[in-house]
Amino acid sequence: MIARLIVSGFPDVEDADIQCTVPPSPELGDVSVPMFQLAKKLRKPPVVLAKEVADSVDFSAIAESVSLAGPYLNLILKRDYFAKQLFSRAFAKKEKWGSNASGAGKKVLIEHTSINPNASPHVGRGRCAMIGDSLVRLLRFEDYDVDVHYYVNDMGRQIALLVLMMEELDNPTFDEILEIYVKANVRAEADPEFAARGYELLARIESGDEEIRKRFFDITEMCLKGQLAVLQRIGAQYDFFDHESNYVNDPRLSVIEKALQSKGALFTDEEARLVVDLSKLGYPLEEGRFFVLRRANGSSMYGCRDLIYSIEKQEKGADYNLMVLGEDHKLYAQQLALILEAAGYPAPETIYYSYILLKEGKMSTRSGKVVLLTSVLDQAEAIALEKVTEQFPDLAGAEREDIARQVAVAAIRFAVLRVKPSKNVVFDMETALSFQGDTGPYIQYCCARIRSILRKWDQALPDLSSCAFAFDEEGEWRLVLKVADFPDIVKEALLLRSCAGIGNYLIDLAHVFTTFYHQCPVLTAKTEVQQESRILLCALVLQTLSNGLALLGIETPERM
RNA sequence: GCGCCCAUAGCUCAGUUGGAUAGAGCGUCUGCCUCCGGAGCAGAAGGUCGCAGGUUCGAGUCCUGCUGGGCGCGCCA
Repeated sequence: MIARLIVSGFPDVEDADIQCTVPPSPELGDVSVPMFQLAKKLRKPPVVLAKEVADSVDFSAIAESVSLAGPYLNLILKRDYFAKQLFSRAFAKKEKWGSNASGAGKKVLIEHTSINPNASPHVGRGRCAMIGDSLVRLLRFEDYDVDVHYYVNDMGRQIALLVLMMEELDNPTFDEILEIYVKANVRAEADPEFAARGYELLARIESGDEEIRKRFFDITEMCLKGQLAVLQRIGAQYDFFDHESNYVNDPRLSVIEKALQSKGALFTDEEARLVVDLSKLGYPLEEGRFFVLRRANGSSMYGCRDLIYSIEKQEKGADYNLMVLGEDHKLYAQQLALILEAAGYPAPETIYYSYILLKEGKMSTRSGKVVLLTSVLDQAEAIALEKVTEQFPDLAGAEREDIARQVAVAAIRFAVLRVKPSKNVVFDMETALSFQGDTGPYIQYCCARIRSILRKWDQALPDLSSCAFAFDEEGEWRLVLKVADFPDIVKEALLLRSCAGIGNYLIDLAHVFTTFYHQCPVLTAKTEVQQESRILLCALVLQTLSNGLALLGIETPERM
């Protein structure tokens, strides 16, 4: 809007040349337009240009006043006008307020989580699920048509070892699998014969042994079910489950092999393995130059199956093909991309996240050094339930439990999602179970307070068209300005493929609201105009917070 | 050894495309429940933005080198 006004007065200037920022101090104005970039383009000193713009552009439609601070143009907005625009736009969109609808008509395929079907997921695996799931919610919010895929790694060494262990056990439950898995790995380490039997199973399953295949299927389905039950607790949703075992001996592999051969990138090494030499495809380094497709006994490697799977995903024809991967897969994904591109298939867009570490060091499912997602959730729920029971002893037990569940999910999802995926995080149970300060429950609490006010108001919201929107006090005006940022925050999150910025914005917004809450009485406001304005503002903040939290997969209880 | 990622207050993290005085929370200290919900609020203390150079009107942000941590580097997935 401001940009458009400036553009109209200056030829050769585009909207994109102008960006608005928030002045460092509210006394300077509501919106600030730095002139640096535009000055460069027009080859004028920023300070001179600022004066020129201030003199020649008429901001009176939107701004109370315009002032100059060196190279900055600071505007004080017409509060009632600005608020009316904002409120009517936001209330028209409701659950969609904040969406820029940038994905309308576009299709996205995204794969995430894809845990090996062995043990109960630890918090590190949960990070992938939460990042992926939130991205899905963000994309759908922006009107993309999204299909969520989960790759079930139902083949490979680790499953083979589990299958072997099962021979000696009597129908173990999912909860016992972690222990069995750890034992299997210790045993394979110590007993090469045991490990060899595992590889043998893999070769047999690929040659079509139905009995072995069924044994693999039974164990992986049991594990998958157990894992999904946990993932469901944190709200992760999937549309399709693609089984790795469906991608062995696929005819599409010959397309790839032909392409690699024509580039001289495929060879059989001295130990009879089928190997890709990536240096022939433009890979620049010695380290990571080779990529093994098949073992000497002819059985396929993980990457071989994954190539076919990648092609299948690509063939579904989505506008965007995304996958969320741990940082340990970076080189692997790069290698895969080179091979796919050599065969004429575009590679998926990858989103990486770093590991969650423990104070004692890194987690490892293989060695059993893990903090399980279930254990964090259980503890968080127990603490939340205690608190809710103390506060609302009259609520039905089921309702209290539901609130506790929502609070627990908020605590863990928010703690994980608000930090940038590129950062290693050190998991600390005490911090994860804290509901104070910059946490998910704090934002939920903020929502519960607003709901409480709206319950007490107990009548229809004031009419937008007749409301005068008086926001004279700093506390309420700052809140209006903060809410107005929401669509840009969403846009930026989409661009960065990360919801972390949304989490941090919501914390900010919740803080600004709570300051307002303590400064500006709503139900007992002095004038009717003020009361109506504030009620509407409360409703708008609630809509913004709950829309934002929904993107993070966090619900907002009516009371807590 | 080589490559990628990370380093901001005692701790956990924000910090827009390079822009005005680097911000929150936890912890510490001081106040605040006759007042719309104290899972809260107001305030204080706490910083050579890992180190050293460079680019420029201007660097936490970009470039180079170094240090420390994470990840990876041919029959794991």
